[in-house]
Amino acid sequence: MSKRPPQSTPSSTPKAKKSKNSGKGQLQLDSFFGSPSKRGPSSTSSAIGQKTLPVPIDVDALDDDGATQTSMRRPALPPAPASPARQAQPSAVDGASGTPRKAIFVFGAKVVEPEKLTFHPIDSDPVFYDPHAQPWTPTGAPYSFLAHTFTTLSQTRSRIAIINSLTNTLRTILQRHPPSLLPALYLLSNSLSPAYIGIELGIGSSVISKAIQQVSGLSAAALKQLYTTTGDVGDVAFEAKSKVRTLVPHPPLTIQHVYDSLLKISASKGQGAAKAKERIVEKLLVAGSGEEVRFLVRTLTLNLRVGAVRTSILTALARAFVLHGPPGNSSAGGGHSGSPYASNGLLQRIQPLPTDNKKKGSEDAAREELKVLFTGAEGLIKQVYVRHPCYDDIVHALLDHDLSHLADRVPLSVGIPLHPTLGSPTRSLDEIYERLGDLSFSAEFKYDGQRAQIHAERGEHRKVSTRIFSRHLEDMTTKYPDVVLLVEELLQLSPSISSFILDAEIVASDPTTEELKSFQELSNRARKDVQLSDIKVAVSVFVFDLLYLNGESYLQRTFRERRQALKPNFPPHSPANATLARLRHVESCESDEGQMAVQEFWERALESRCEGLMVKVLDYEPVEPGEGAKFKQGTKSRKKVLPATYEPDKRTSAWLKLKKDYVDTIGDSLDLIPIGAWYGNGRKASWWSPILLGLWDPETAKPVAVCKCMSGFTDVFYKSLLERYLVNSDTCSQQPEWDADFGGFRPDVYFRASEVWEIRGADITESPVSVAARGLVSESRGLSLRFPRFMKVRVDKGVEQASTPSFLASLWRKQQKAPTGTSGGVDDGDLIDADVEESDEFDEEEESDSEEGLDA
DNA sequence: TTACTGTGCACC
DNA sequence: GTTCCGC
DNA sequence: GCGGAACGTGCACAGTAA
Ligand SMILES: Nc1ncnc2c1ncn2[C@@H]1O[C@H](COP(=O)(O)O)[C@@H](O)[C@H]1O
Repeated sequence: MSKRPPQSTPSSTPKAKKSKNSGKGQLQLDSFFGSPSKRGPSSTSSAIGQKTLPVPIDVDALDDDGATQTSMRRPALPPAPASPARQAQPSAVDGASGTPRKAIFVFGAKVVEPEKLTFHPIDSDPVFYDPHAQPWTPTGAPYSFLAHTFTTLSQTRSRIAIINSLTNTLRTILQRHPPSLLPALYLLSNSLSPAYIGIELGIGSSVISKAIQQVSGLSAAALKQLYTTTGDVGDVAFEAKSKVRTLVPHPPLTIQHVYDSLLKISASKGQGAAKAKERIVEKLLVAGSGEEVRFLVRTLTLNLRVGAVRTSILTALARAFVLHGPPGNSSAGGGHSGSPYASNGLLQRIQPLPTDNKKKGSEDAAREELKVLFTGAEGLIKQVYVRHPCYDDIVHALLDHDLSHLADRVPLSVGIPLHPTLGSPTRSLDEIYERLGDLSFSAEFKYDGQRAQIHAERGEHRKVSTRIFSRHLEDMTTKYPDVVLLVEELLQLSPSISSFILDAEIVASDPTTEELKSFQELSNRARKDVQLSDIKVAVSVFVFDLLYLNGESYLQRTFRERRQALKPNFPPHSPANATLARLRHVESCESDEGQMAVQEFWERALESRCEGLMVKVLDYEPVEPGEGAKFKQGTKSRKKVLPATYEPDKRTSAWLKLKKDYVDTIGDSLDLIPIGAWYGNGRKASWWSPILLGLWDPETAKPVAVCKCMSGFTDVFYKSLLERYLVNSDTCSQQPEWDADFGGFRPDVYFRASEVWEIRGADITESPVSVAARGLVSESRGLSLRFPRFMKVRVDKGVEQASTPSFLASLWRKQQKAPTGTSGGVDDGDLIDADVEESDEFDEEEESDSEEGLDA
């Protein structure tokens, strides 16, 4: 077999440069080719928020008004820049329309022909905006145009360049074929619909692999080889297809068609779905040419890796509209004073300028003006999006109405999830005080469950409709009928409440004692269409925020105010049936109670089966007059102050989190032996990643695999690994040359056990794959590590001093110990358990201790 | 019908 | 989920 | 500090084989 990446060329530099990469829906390498697998998909159909959005995005409607809209949209007309057509770009850009390109615009990093500058207020860019281009009718915007954008994006990491390219792309589509804007946004963001609609492709490695084989005629082995080399399935497809001669030219793909094909893939379900999906994929691959194929496959693979996912797109969308002007404006540019759009006059004051020098006085003033418009529109669009994350609604509003009405037309809505506030990691309480200075804050238990954004509203006859959304905005209402019931009871008890949005954590808990259970137990719940009667894992709902109440948004209120409204309106509640969901409030401690109290609270959190603390600023921090940004004063660090409002568009991580595994002195680490690895993907192609790690089992005198690890390594470290583990050397082999128990892990290559690394994790888990410590706590399953990451090399340790299965088992037992307090309790003294040991020495048998679980 | 297994996708 | 990197 | 990109674990589901 052909593997090849990190081999030879010691000290080689990874090829990483070329691509930017990627994302997350990873394909399983192993299955990518090799296997005879097939298997179908599982798609989900959508449940929709009561508020709207036709389930399948309403594509047809777009088609309908397409033509008309197109014709009414006229580009702004700055004086034509008399620049020669740009032939140089082979591209795609023009291909489909047949319009010779005249104006260009370039800038960005790599512009080669300075004389080509065209009028473009924001700098040059390889994706040209041509104010005189003809509409893309009747066919619609060509996919090759997007492919060209993708190619351009993937050649730089500069945010500025990325945003410029995106802006020109969107502006161009807006000008030449507005109906393509929406599908273009979905393709650019590598999604099919808002998350809460729940449209999934339902294809994975097997379908894509087979389609590529089919279309290219190459064998699975050949493709695997390409994959190993490139670390990107899209690149594989591109290479594979480039070897194929196409005899019959295909009509060009359009953006709309590609998007529709994706919807078709996701709509195909049931028997034979896999085949049907595969056929659609094949058609796309056949019809695509050149770069299109690369990006089609990356799209299908949910792995666009182009350096733009969300924020950049929103920024560009805002700019494109500012430049394009208001709807229905045939003379371009909005422009009266106070308009959010750029006027023609303003645009004209910005001359094409050579990329290398952006100077000039009056022009600077114009650019300054434009920048102000940009900033305003960007802030607006981001805010609207975060509160109502739906491109359909936003685009429709933008196409039909003035920017200044956007917030009203696309408001925070019950039934549509908003983006959640997150927490950024901190290393200690000291760091928290350091960052917050003397701001008042509340520290809360950080429960180990699942985020839930709960929406409810009374409809006709006061009938309650409830939706529950996950952290990633998926609709999981049907997973929690018990919580839905809880909500109904709450509303029965509080007749004056007509609607609300709560932020909460759902945690598995014992139905009788309410003892908190682990995340792993929560994850045993069924996910689809759960019936009340077959719920096996009872939960508590710990509410911590109130975002909307009785028709009113609370997002701009301070946390102190939101919490003050939360407590009386949503008191704790336990349904008569104890196996149903309970409503609880998170435990909290205020900074006013003093540093000592906070310290004790943190210790209590750790003893209560919580991950740690979540720390939230309570009050609005006044800004010094004349000061632009809000900075904390006091310490020299001058970090931006955290907002007390719920506005993730301004600061996604407005809270601070402190978890035990972030703290050096506590938290478990293991000393593990690298015993194998896989070929990395994307940015890490040509490096070993992830790495397979093992314990040392003194009984068998060999390593036993425990987990994979890919986090915590620096690029420099990766490079050094290549030298230490050169494939086909005496430290690294494609065969399992050195005896070890690999359990269910099948790495691409095997390492000779020779070093020991300190690996930190958050928890020990029971694993279906690992066989580490199997027999010690479970006969069938081994133990593994949650959130493993590399800390450092233990140069002082030999392989035989690595952590052992019995040590791992002891950590597991310690973790299973009952918490000292229960969730409702107020009292309970606590001692700080000093018994958390570092893994230095092995095998420390824990003192077992009897469960204690309940108390008043 | 049942049991197995691969796999997509979702949490964390 | 964690972490690293470039901007 | 942001935005993005690498990937971790493990579940229930859906298809297939029995
Ligand atoms: N009291 C709390 N406040 C906010 N988030 C919490 C709280 N308790 C648990 N969480 C969870 O912690 C998550 C953020 O932590 P992390 O995912 O580690 O960054 C949130 O998405 C919540 O699901």
